[in-house]
Amino acid sequence: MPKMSDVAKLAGVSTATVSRVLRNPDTVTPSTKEKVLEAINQLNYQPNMLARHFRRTETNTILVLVPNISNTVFSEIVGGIEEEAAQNGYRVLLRNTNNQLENEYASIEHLKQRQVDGMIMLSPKLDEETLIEISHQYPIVLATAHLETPTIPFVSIDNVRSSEKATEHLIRLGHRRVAHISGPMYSLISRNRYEGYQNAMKNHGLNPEDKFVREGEFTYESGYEHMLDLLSQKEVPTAIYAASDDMAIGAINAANELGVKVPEDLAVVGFDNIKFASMFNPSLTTIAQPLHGMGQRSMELLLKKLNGEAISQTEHVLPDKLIIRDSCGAKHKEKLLPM
Amino acid sequence: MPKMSDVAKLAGVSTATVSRVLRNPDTVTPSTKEKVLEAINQLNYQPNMLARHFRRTETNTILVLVPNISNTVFSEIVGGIEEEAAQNGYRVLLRNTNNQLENEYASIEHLKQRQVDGMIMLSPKLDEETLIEISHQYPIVLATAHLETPTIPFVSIDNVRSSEKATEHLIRLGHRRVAHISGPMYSLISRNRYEGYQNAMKNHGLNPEDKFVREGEFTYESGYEHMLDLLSQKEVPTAIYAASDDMAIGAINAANELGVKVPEDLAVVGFDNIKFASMFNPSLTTIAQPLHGMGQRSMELLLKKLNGEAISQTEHVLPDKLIIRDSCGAKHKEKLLPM
DNA sequence: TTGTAAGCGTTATCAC
DNA sequence: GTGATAACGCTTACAA
Repeated sequence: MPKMSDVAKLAGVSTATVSRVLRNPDTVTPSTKEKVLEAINQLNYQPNMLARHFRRTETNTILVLVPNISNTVFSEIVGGIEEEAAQNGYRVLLRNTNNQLENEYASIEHLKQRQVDGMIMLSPKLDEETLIEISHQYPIVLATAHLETPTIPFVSIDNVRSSEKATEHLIRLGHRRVAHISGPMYSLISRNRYEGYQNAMKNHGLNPEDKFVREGEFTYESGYEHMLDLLSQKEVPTAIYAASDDMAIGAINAANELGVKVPEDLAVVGFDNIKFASMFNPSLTTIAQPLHGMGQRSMELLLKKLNGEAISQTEHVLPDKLIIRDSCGAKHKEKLLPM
Repeated sequence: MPKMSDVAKLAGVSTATVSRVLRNPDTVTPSTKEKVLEAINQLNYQPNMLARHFRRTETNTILVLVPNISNTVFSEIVGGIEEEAAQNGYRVLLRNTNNQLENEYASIEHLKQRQVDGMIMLSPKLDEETLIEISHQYPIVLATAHLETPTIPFVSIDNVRSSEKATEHLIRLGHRRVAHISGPMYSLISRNRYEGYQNAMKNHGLNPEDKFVREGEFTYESGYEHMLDLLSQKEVPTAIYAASDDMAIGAINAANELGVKVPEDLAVVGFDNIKFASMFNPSLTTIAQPLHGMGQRSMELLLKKLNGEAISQTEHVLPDKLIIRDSCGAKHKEKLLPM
């Protein structure tokens, strides 16, 4: 493999000049630049990135921590990150944490060892204090995460408000016994969504009763189990808002199994707008997050940090959207109740 | 940040010894090892990986080329790769090709510039000749790919045989007008699956007519469109084998829309066993590939290449499985026709 | 067993 | 505008 000194020799210049041609082409006279480029071409020279990274102590690589790469929600965000990164000459290193806290801890080593220039964490499990501490030392950005005290840049939607919308939609369809299957309560997102559910209920003079609330884990199985449970009570909900589409689909299948028809007997609203939400039968009414855009925005923020630019705004709340399909029964109604 | 020389100074040894403690602990006496480890601890020393990589001209990083990270088929394979890689001290760099040939080409640069030690390509689009040429220079492994002349290690299932099984299953349920929605024909996998369909038909004395075959693109939309088309003919199929679950689901929804009931009026078999296959209504009969295992095996093979071990076997065909659920109507039948 | 010292290929700091 | 040269931090012959 030819090295820079080979190019220099062939072009009759010094390595310094070759380096300049590569990195600051304007600081060198056109004629010598010509010669150098010619030599580079002739030798088919490729700069040794390892040497460059070493010398410059930067890698042009960022790390993305993903709770579960097979979850379409995360993989779409990664897609957005990847695109923005590629456009800016950065590569994306991926790490599956499998929802394990220890894997998040372990990933910090990559930053410490300067193996990556920065990190984007999707739905981090680490406590806020630790995150802030990391953030003091390394460039990090959070996505689908929300902080009580936003000192670290993060990208998210307004989970409280979106949950209010989802719940309100069900209430305006005339439902009063609206149940909620939440995500795990250790996650702030889940707590926010739960809060939104409660707000909407109270705002409409309804009492969010404990017997209509279940703590799930965002998974199909947890939605399925909790729905079976909810429907086995004496008083049964007529509508349910699940904090993820996976859970919503689980809930619908559980209802079906008990002969409860969706949306006729049970109205369902989910969250995430996964690819299958529109393919499922009945198609899912759900909250759509701008996943690709969230990935992009996260990378934009990280780029700013990497370039030493000041980030005036750390809280980046993108607009979500309630997508009305069949599972809520809205299409059978003539009109909604007033707000 | 403390460097190796700091550790050496504190421990009262040379950097060479520190290096040895880190990489060949057995070649140094326990007592000095003790001292060095003590110093490392005290300084909270982390080796500078950039320097190490540079010096050793290796990165402990591999590149995975993914046609589409949001596709659960690929993300599950990536999961398997990731796991095996992590266990062996390798990191996984991810690159989305978006099914673009030029992105596959561009990724070779990473290898040339020694930014990664090796590469796993999922469903590569590059022609066999080019792949072989790359393989002569760099360690690569293919997954969900099949070569005519297997000179590069690859991991796959037997797509011809699995398609035969899928088609045969429908035939044994009594269907004679069995249609096929294939993947894009530029892909060998699609051609193999088509071949399997044809084999099964012919083996049972049926004629695989052109009017019952459509070339899709593995996507939901293409399955949907082609099904509408198939059902608009005078003679209509009673069963369909789609080369992907996404297409199968599209086909089912198209049928539903036309009032054709699945499985009563139309039996459907898909391919991939995506997560959603079991959640869909009707649940999908489909071919399951051992995705996680395929990822793992690919990484195992790449590790062998990276370690300079000989790979005696390049063709790694893992077992697939026909998973019988509701969409094919088998559960309504008393028994299948004989083979 | 341990230390010395010469690189690895690039970039940055000086002079010129 | 260009060149000489000293790093960057680690690894590894080779010597002791």
